Amino acid sequence: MTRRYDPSEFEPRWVQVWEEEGLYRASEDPADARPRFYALDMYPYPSGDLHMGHAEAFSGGDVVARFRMLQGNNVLHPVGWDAFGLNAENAAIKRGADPKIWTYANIEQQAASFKRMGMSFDWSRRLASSDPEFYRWTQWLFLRFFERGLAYRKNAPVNWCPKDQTVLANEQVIDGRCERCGTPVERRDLTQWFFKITDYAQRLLDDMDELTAWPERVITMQRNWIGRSEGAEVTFTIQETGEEITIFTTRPDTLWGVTFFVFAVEHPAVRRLAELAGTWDAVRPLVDEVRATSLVERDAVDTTKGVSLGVHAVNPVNGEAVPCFVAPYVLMEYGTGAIMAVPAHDQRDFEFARAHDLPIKIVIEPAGEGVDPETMTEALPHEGRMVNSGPFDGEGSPASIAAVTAWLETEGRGSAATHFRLRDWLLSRQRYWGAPIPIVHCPSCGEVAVPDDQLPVLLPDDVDFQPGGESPLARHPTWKHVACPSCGGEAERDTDTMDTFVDSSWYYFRYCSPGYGDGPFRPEDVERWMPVGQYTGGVEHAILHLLYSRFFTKVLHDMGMVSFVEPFPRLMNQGQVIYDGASMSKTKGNIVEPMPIVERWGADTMRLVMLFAGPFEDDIDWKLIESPPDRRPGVTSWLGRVFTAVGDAVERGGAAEPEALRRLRHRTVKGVTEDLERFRFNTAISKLMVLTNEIRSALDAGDGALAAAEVLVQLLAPFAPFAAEELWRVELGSAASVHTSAWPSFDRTAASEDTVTLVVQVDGKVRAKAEVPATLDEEGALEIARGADGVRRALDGREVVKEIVRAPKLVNFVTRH
RNA sequence: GCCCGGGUGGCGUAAUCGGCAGCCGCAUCGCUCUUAAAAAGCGAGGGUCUCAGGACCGUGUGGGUUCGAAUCCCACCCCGGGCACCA
Repeated sequence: MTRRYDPSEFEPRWVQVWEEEGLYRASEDPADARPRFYALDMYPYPSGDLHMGHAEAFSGGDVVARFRMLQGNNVLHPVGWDAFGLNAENAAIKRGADPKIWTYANIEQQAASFKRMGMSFDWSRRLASSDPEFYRWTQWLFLRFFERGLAYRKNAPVNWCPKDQTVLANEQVIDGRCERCGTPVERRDLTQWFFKITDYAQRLLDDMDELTAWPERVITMQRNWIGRSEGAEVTFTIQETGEEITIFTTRPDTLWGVTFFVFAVEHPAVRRLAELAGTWDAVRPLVDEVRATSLVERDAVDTTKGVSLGVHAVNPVNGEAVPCFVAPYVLMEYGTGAIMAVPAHDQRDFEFARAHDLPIKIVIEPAGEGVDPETMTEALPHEGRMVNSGPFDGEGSPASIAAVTAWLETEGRGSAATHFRLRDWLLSRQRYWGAPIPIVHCPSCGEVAVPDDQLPVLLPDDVDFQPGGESPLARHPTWKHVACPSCGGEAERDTDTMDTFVDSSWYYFRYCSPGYGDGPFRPEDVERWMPVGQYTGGVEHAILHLLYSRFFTKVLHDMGMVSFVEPFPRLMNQGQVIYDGASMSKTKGNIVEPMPIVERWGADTMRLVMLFAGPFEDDIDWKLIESPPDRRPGVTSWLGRVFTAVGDAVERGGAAEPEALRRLRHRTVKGVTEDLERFRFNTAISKLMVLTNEIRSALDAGDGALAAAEVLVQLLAPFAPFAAEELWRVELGSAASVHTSAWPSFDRTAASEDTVTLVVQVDGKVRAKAEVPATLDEEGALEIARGADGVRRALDGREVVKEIVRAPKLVNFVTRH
């Protein structure tokens, strides 16, 4: 008798059996000759239970892991939690909960949900970044960066809420106001820790060659983020003082078009020059205003804003003295904090010049007639023939950039230079729930590293979370007071904690050596498993997490701890799960949760709904694919038909398999294998449905379909692991798991089509079709085409002037009419 | 503004070395079974017209290349994402 499909009966059972059998434990047995494969999912953030985004991402990652396992790999598929972070601390502030208890409770819930979903994790390697035995090594790594000069302190602005007396993360600033109390946020300068990622800017670009299977857009996003610009640094001289000010430009060929000069408000020379020129009273309000503007509001600055400094800068290429200004449109963070302004060829400079009635000088003539600077309404493109440019008159631009740069160098007026948009990574957070920065500030010794044997610097448990004043660690009565590790005198701990991105920059190394006590990981373990075979996660981490992880890996490489320079050569991004065009959120009240679906219809259904909805990398709009709560989802009905079909095929036993089914079986193995290699889960599932339908037809016709049923169950295993296991072990009677069976192979000849459809067109329109042998030659195709009914009719009274023959698939008669 | 994606039935999608547009599903409609419903099963379906053979139209819009275009080229419209005073 065939069985009704009832996942609630067998899914929980297999969760338990798999755990008892240790089915998904990666093997460290040296005798295990299978190739190793590291299937990694971005570790989740434990706020609440799993959401739809997790269901989507981890379903895809699990398919990859299971597919590799079935293909005979020794698979490492670990899981852990990105457990530090602001959510836990906010929960503590809001409901007086302990962040640790809140976090670990969520982790337990997510872990249980993952198990119920049938994720093939190796639970023995589970970790949480808030575990002291994990953050001990986060701190250890920080100290290695510190020793190498890659971690340093400097002044940097933060978002500050004057009412709550606290630092806010950028996400906590909504429309320039504190999300909690609505007070306008201010900018404050604090001394903070940075990682010197800018030292690695060029390598982060160069090593992109090794990212062999990254989505192109992620590479582009990182490239834009790093923002390499080539150009020249040119030194101007302040006429009134003789001091030299260097600027950076990507267009040194426009140097002859400079008509004024602009400083960023933060430029160190501004105050001195303004006081000297007697303009400080006019300059100061602008400087104060910009410095008080919150970081978030600094977008969209008015290009016309700025004040005169009252001094002049001498252009080194022609000796002209041009007026200097201070303006917010020039950034201290990029280039040198001062610019040469070429209003004729730069839109911002143009707008500023118009607003301040400054001259505009064209130095690159566009093709066609001349342009009058008086009547220009926007900056001209900097492409064309150079004019008014001294020795370079008549040269082409931008072709002359290299020549101009070389000339500047020989004249001693400048040099080639490269600048990056990338800035150093600000890693300190004035927050409680993170890894404490293991530094002690000593009045006599300065910044002193906590010795390795005193790690971890543990977070204290008894902390007041209410906002106000300094960060919770700074307010703790005793925690920060320690003896200086160097001189033994009274000293204070650094009270900042690390950005959670520090934890996530190295957690994947730790999976290779769970429990290792002599370092963050055992180098031999990492060499065995890494680089990661396939990394899966959301595109929201396209820049920060992935860039930081690449940076960490390069530093570890330079420390001699790993041999490779890229941790994740292959990356797969899933799309987002949204609802009715908008992201799901509590405030919108449109959250759909995966676990109720798992409870009602089974984990296999939840996985299949996600994977069949569309291409993995595309967003899923749940509104468009959801079925009413009490209606069986389509994929569930399909699993029901699979159960019936497999049961019937077993009952039918060894009856002969029809040739058409045999061929389809091989074609399906080929197709699904190829689809899985390219993460095309939706088309793979579609092919499995086709095979199911064909098996059912064969059985209806009284034929046998046992071989096809077996193949179907195996191919189903990565997508619907429970149903496949139940059918494999119970219906098909195997003692061992389907998940350790060998992925079926296919016969190339059998997988090819034996007949094809010959399409006959007249003037490009289909007039007849015929089933023909795949081996049909041109003559044969023509003969069949000429004889076809619809063709004869369409050709009636027309003269065929050309015959296009693509045997065996197509014949096109072209007529004169 | 610049840089990427994308636009195909009522819906999710499939088909891109140019060669049958709409595979596989969802929803819908009809039928079978049933006292009934559910479940299950079978069947229909891009649009318009139709002497019921078929004809014409159809992959965002308009052009182009080609025997032949969802696919290639040009221009434009719309949607999504990234970057954005980066000198």
